[in-house]
Parts: sequence; C-alpha cells; structure tokens
Amino acid sequence: MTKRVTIADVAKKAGLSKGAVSYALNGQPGVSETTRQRVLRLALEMGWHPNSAAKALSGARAGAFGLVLARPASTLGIEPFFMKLISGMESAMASSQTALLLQVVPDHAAEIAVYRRWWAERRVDGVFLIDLCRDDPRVPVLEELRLPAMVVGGPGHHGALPGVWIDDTSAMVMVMEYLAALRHRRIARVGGVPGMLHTELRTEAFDSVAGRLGLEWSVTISTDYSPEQGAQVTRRLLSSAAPPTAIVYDNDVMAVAGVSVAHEMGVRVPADLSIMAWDDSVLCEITHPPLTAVSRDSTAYGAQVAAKLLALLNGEVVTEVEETPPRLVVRGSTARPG
Amino acid sequence: MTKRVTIADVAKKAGLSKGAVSYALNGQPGVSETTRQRVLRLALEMGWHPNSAAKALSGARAGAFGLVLARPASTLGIEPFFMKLISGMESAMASSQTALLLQVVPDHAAEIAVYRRWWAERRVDGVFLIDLCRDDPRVPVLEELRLPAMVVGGPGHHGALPGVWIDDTSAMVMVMEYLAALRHRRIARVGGVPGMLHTELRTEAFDSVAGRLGLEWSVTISTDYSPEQGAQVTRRLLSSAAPPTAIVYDNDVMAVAGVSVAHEMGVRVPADLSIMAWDDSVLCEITHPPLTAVSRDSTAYGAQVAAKLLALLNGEVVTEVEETPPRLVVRGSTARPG
DNA sequence: CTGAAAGCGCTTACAG
DNA sequence: CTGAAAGCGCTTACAG
Repeated sequence: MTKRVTIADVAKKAGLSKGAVSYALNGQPGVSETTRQRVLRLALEMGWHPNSAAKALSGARAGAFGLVLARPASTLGIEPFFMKLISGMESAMASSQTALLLQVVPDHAAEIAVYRRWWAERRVDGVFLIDLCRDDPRVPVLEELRLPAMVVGGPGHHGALPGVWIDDTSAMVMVMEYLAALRHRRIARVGGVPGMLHTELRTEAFDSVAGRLGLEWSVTISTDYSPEQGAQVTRRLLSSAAPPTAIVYDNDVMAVAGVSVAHEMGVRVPADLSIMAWDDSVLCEITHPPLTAVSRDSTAYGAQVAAKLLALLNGEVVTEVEETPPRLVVRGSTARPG
Repeated sequence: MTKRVTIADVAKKAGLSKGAVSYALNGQPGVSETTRQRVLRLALEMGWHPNSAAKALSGARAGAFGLVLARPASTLGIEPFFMKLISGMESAMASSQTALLLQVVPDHAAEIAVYRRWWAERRVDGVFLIDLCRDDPRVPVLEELRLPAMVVGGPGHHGALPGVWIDDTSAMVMVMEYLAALRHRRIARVGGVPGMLHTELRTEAFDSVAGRLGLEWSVTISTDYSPEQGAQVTRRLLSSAAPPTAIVYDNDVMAVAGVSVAHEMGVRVPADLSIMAWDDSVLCEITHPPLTAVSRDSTAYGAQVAAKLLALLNGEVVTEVEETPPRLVVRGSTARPG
C-alpha cells in the first residue's frame, strides 16, 4: 500500500520545518500568506490528511461528539425523531470535521458508564444529553466530570449544563385550545415515560389548560412510548362507559397504533374520535385518515444543538437556547365531535 | 479538575517501567503473573484508562468501526431495521472496547468520500457496508484503500470483501408458496430500490417462483422504500380492472401504508386482499389487522457482522457467511381470497 | 522477567 | 516570519 503522507513529508517537500507546516495548515499566525498557500496546495497534491490520533494526542480535540441513547432498540428504531435529530447534528458538525460516536444502552447507569469511559479515554470532546428527566442523575455526573455537554431539552432541570429546548408548554396550550374550539369536552392524553421532563411539562400544561377551559373530563395515562402500550391504553379508554372524544398521543407511533385500535373497535376517526399525534412524520401521513400533529423540525433541532456544542468548545458562553416553537399541522384525524 | 492518570503514574507507583506496565495491562508476555495482577489492581484503584489517541498513534487500533448510511434521514428513521442492526453491532463490539462512528450521507459519492477521509485520518479500523448494490461503486474503492470492511449483504457481488448475507431467495420461495397454498393466483410485489442486491434477488426469485407455480398474473413495481410510494403504488394496483388478491411489500412501513390505502378504498384485509410485510417489527403488530411478515433477527445480524469484522482484524480469514434464514410470521393480514 | 529508549504524527511554546 | 525541540501517552523492539 502507498505509505501515508505525514506532515514531515510535506515539510520536507516544501523545504520548511514541521512546525511551520502545521501553522500553515491550521491557519495559525506564524507564516506568510504566500507560504501558507504554497503549503496548502502541496498538502492537497500529496494527499495529506491529519492523523486524528496524533492531533488528539497533542492536545487538540478528539474530533468527535458522543450521543448515547438509553432506550430499547425496538422503540428507538421506530421513532423517526432520532434519525432526524442525528442527521441534523451531523450537518452542523461536518464543517468542523467532527464525527459522531453513537452508543445504544439499556439504562441511565450504563449511559453514565459510557460517559466516564469516553471522557477518560478522551474519545470525545463533548456529548449530547437526550431525554432529560427531573432530577436527572446524569447531569451531576457530567458536571463533575467537566465533560462538555449540550442538553437536548429543558427549560431548566439541567443544572449548570447548557441546553436547547422546545416550548412544549405553549405547544400543549395550542393543542388544547384547538380541540376545545372544536367543542371537545372529554379529552384524554396518552403520555410518554413519566419522569422525563418534556412528558411532565406537557402533563402540567395539559392539566392546567384543561382546568382553565373547564373541560368536563380529562386524564393523562403514562406509557413507555411503545405502540403496544399506546394500543392497550387506547383500547381501555375507548371501552369505558363515557369514552373521550379526543385523544392526544405523546408520539407518532402510539397515535398510529391508536388509529388501528379505533378501526378494530369500529370507532370512526374523526367522527367518533379525534386523534392528535405529537411529533409529525411520514407515519402521520400514511395512516387513514392522516393525522393532525404537533410538528417540530427535528433536523434543525439537531443542527442547533450541535452548533451550540461547537460554540461551547470554542469558548463561547452558552446557557439556555430556545428553539423555534412547534407548529400544529391539521390533517384529517381531528374534527368536531359528532 | 483532577489530573488524568497516565501509564507513567501507574508505573511510578508500582515501581516499574512504563513498558512493563503496558505489557501487564495488555496481557502481553514479559511480566510475571504476580506483577501483572499487582499492576491491574493498581490501575483500577488509580482510575487509569488508556488514552485512545495515544493508543491509536502508537500503532494499535483506532478502536472504532464506521457505519455510513446513504439514505434520506426521513426514510432511515422510520425503518426499525437500522437501529436494531446498530444495537446488535454494538453489543458485539463492546467487549473489545470498539466504538461506532455513524454518518448519514445523501448518496454513494458522499459515502465514498467519508471512507477516504476516515481511513486517511485513521479514524476507524474498519467499516460496515450496507445496502449492497449490483456493480457497487463502493466495493472497488474499499478494496483499493485496503480499508477492512464487512459487507452486510450478498451472496456475491462484493468482490474480495467478506460479507454476511441472509438468504432472500429461499425466503421469497417460502412466501410465494405460502400464498399459493392459500390459493392466491394474482400476486403483486411492491419492491424496494432497484439496483440494490437484495431487491434484485427477491425480484428474480419472485418471477421464477411465479412462473413455476403457474400464477395467473404477477408483477413487481419498484419504489424508493418510502411509505408515500408504497401507498401510491397500492392505490394504483387496487384501482386496476383486475386487482391482485395479495401484495408482498419489501419493507414494513410500505406494508402499513398499504393497509391504510386498503381501508381508505374500502378493500377488506384479508378478505379482499392479503398483505405481507418483509421485515417484521412492532409496526406490523400495531396495524389492524396485524401483518403477516417475513421476520429476520436484525439485532443478531448486526452482532454477527460486527463479530466478523473483529475476527477479520484479528487476522482470521473471513469470506462469506450466511446468517440464519428468515422465518414467516403468520398474522391476520393473509387469508384465502374470498 | 525487566528497564531504558525510540517512535507514532501532530501541536506549541521558545528562540532566533 | 521561521526553525529546532519538547511533549502528548501509549507500544514495542532491543538490551540486560
């Protein structure tokens, strides 16, 4: 195989020292503009690429961010949110040659272990923290390790770590006011994992708006986000003596499962039951009827989070950033109750 | 922050040279068993972790495998297959402290560029090649680079690269014989992206079995795997003068879309139309009726592929490996035509 | 079985 | 503006 081209090779060919070449390549002061151009051209010609290990070892960055997903693989794969978030992150990381390390783990304890190892091995320059919980045990660990981190979530509850959040509270207000305007008076919510901050924020908003609007009846039932539980809860709700006329689901796959259950039970959507999904995706478009959904731009969210982590590493002060608020996409699954 | 513990610190405390400590830590000969135990205990106590950059720079491995996904993020996120595959890969990589680098790109050209860069930077020790195509342009590049790679696919068409494959041909035979036994004589197939090897193998098997069984009519229509196209093709098929009595879909999301279209058009499943999904997932279980599917263990598949790549790096000879064949999971979406 | 030393390919003060 | 040198934290021949 052709030998790898190192900085020494470039320096030799250029008639310069390795140091000078390094300065030229990294846009550092210390070389004249003409020299820099010459070196850059030469490096390109010779097919030089920085050895990431050497770069990392000599004090520069590892050139990688880490993302740990602590959910069962079966659930992860099915939620379009994650891949969109990831591809958004990568689009923002590309310009700075930063790679993404991905790890799927069963729980928070394993996740924390991964952070410790990654940081001890200097595998990553920073990490993204996802699915923020109240009293999240991961936050103090990251703070103590001083591992640069950006929290995907909030507001608040992430200690001194910076975070990017989407306003779930006002999105829920929007959802409820929309359903109330359609004259729904009995609304159920099939919620996500209790303890997760966005779940709790939505629950609080749901309850408080339900009270303010003077609904006849409202309830939140928690799930693990899986379509199985979504289906099961829907079945229970629709079997009750006085079923809801509208159900709000905390993700898209549970909403799709809800539609199936309605079909199965002979409940017409939206004539007998309005269904709303949280997080829009093609899944919402392929069901019959297509689902009204709370839509957020997950790719842009990912890009924003990654950009902020890069900014943090560049010494900028980043605390808490609010993403653009979600929109309501009205499709065929919601209507005035019959 | 507390200073990082290096091998020199451990050596000093142990009263040994750095070399001796390195031998002890890596299970190399050159130290007595008692010394090795003492060093290991000390390293653990002191919280020593190998610096991945230093390790990689001194000739050892980068400690990472790369996976590039060249599909639109919108499609990726929705197919449970990928996350299962990824989590399977990681489970096999965990024991050897190997991380997974993930990159999402728009096309093969970008994917090839990523391989070149990763290898030039020595970011990875090897890569997984996914979605193998006929005359795949990525194969000769990886061969030329001598970048260790395991192909997720086959049989054949991956040059000198080793691959792990699942027998799609006999799975298709199984599917067709099952449908024929139910007395289906008009079978359509909503296929994946043409050019992808598994798509083509399935198409060939579909055509040849259709001929052998003497079906009245059969057809394959290609798609991009998206639910939109799955829905669109289904609509067209069901609108024809003599519609099929059974449709086989090349993935799960298109099959789910197909069920929605059937509902929408008043076509009863399975009374009027049998539907089969390829790749089983919770998606298949949540529709009404639940979908009969070709099921393969994607997590085990990923684990197998990763284990083989590790074996390859350890100098073992790996050529072509066949995974356990897929099973047919019969649920409510298939029946004898009315 | 153990120690001293060179080297991996970069970056970065430090002199000139 | 440029050169020579040390150092990052490991691994691995090479002597003893």
